[in-house]
Amino acid sequence: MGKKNLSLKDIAEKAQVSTALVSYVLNGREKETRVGQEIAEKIRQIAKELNYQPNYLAKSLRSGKTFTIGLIIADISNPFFANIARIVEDEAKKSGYTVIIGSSDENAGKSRDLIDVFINRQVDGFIIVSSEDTEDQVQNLLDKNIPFVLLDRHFPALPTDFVSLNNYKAAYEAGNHLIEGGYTNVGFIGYKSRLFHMKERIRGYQEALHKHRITAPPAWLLEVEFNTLEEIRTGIDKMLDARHRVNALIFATYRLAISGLKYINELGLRVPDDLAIVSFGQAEAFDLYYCPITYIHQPMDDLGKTAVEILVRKLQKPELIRTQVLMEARIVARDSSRSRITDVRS
Amino acid sequence: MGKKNLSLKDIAEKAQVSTALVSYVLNGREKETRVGQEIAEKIRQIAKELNYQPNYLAKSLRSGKTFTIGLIIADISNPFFANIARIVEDEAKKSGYTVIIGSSDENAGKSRDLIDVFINRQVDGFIIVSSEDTEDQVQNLLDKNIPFVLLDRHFPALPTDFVSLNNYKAAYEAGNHLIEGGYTNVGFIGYKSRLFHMKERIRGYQEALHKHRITAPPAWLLEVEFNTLEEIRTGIDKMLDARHRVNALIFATYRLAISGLKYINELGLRVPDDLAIVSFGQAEAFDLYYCPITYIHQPMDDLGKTAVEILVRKLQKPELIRTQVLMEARIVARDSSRSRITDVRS
DNA sequence: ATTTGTTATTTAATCGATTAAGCTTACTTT
DNA sequence: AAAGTAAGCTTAATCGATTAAATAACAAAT
Repeated sequence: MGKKNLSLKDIAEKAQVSTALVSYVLNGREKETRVGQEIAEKIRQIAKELNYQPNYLAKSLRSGKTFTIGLIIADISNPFFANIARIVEDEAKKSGYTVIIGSSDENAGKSRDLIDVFINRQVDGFIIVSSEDTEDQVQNLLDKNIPFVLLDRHFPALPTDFVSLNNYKAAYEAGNHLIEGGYTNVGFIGYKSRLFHMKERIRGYQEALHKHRITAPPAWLLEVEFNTLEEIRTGIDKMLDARHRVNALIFATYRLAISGLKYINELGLRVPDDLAIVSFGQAEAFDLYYCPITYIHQPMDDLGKTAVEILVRKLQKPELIRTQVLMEARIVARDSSRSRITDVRS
Repeated sequence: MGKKNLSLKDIAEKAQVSTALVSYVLNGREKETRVGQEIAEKIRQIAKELNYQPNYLAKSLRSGKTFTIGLIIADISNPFFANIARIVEDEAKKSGYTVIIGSSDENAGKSRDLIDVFINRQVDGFIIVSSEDTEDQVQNLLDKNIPFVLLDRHFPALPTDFVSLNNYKAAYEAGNHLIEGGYTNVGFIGYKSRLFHMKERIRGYQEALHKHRITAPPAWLLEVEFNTLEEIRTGIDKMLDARHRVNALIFATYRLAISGLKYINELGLRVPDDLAIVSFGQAEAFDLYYCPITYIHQPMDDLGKTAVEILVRKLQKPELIRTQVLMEARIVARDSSRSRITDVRS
């Protein structure tokens, strides 16, 4: 890097004082440490002239604080998470923190590695979007008393700080929205996952059906292992062949929706006449679709900012009590779920 | 963080030797520094038992190397860049480097700040997707002899390492593809930018027209200031009202394409019969569109990996000569630009 | 018995910033 | 004049790892 790295010592020499004075002045502690007026001014002057930048490494080594946050997200190739990453980064910068980002790619092993690497890099704390089967890792952080906040996904059994969505309610409202719009046969496509947020989405969907006394045949609920066109195809085929054919579909993620819609296009089905659609998450593709897709808007901004706030507060006062936030998602209703009932009325 | 941070000293005490020996052994320098066999084994044993992790800060402070790469991208909310970020991160990890990411949001000021922050954080080098008006910043890095590689965008006048696309050729081929498919009136929508890659795309488009002796009225080329629906609207309106109405459009970025397609939908124009489309970049939305969009595939993987390779090589051997790579993009032809001529033939 | 040589290990400086403790002056107070 | 105290500064230890230089212990050579 730059040739001669300017240090406190250089300033001290130029000002003919010890490094201690320089340190005091540049850290604004001149009053309490009784540094002389003129000397202080001189030091500040020289520091400005030479454009002195303190060495973070030395500072951190001494203080034990790196002002770095480790952000572990489940999949950075997913725009939802990429956006969250950006928000976290921006927000952290406001408080003087740098963020290092790692993507666990929904893989517990990678997640573990990342946590190790980041601890080794002396991050002050973590923000984590957990992958499946990482409950033990989170427990471990708790045990070691390492500050962290879970983001978007959390483990209800663990006493952690977190910021998530009220997924149950969001899914419930999605179901409700469709049913009250006259679509009584609502299917759901999600992941087969042990993660709480996914289970909650499914539970919310089921509760909506239950509330309206609709009995769903098993085929209406599809839990795919992976987001492959094959799994989606056979799943949707079953829904359409079922004793009661579905006339609406809820997708648990926008990527599932995109796969699903591709197949629906292939089948030549029209949205929403043949099949109404609601999806979690927002995507550019939803706007461009011939029939704009109704989606459940997730407040990424709030999620990201709040996570940073909680973590930063915690880093400053580690003794603080746990903060657990469940945010509300809102449905953005568009053509893909337009009511059949108002059609009749009008 | 963890209570008592285990250090070399602890191991030294437990093994009843000085820290020097421990350092030698754990850095695999026991042969050259002639450490006794049994002692060496003992040290390794104890280190493993205590799960010793060296302190990066101390190491870095001493060595002046942080094994950290600063990645500055133009806009992390753009999936293209987000994906590149991920690739860079993965690739860097393979060589033992951690990546810290910053988004300049296409803003020269933010870019400058980020570079400062990262230098301050003692990154070993940079990978940069430059924003407009940052040529001076890049020149500055050159002057200070700070290792860096430009990615996806570069400044032809500066003697830097870079990995970019042959944008001229890609645009030329896009134009060619359309014209040879029977669409003689090809419009182009790009940004009004001083950045080389954008200029090259425009030049390639114009060259394709020129080669086929097509004279384009000014309205065919739209250079928007920002990607707003208003600008796109008036621009496309003009193209359609022009003396020679366009029957095909090239978009310089996928986001411009999405805005454009929205308006084309509004107008009720059908793709490709009323208007053929080719766009730079790949997007999920292109697959989902009723008529899959022809796009210019950018080899993100290669771009990202190569940038890391070049930088890492440079960090290891700073005296190395400049590496400048221009990669080829390939057209993925789909329905949105299907040939009119083959239609006739069949 | 002294020198030379080898091998094995320790000492101490270093990277850069922080900070408790110590040391001079100069000025009050009795 | 002696003692106290405040102001203004310096010294030196510290964070943890690295490494040149010094040292010790012992064998071989003179």
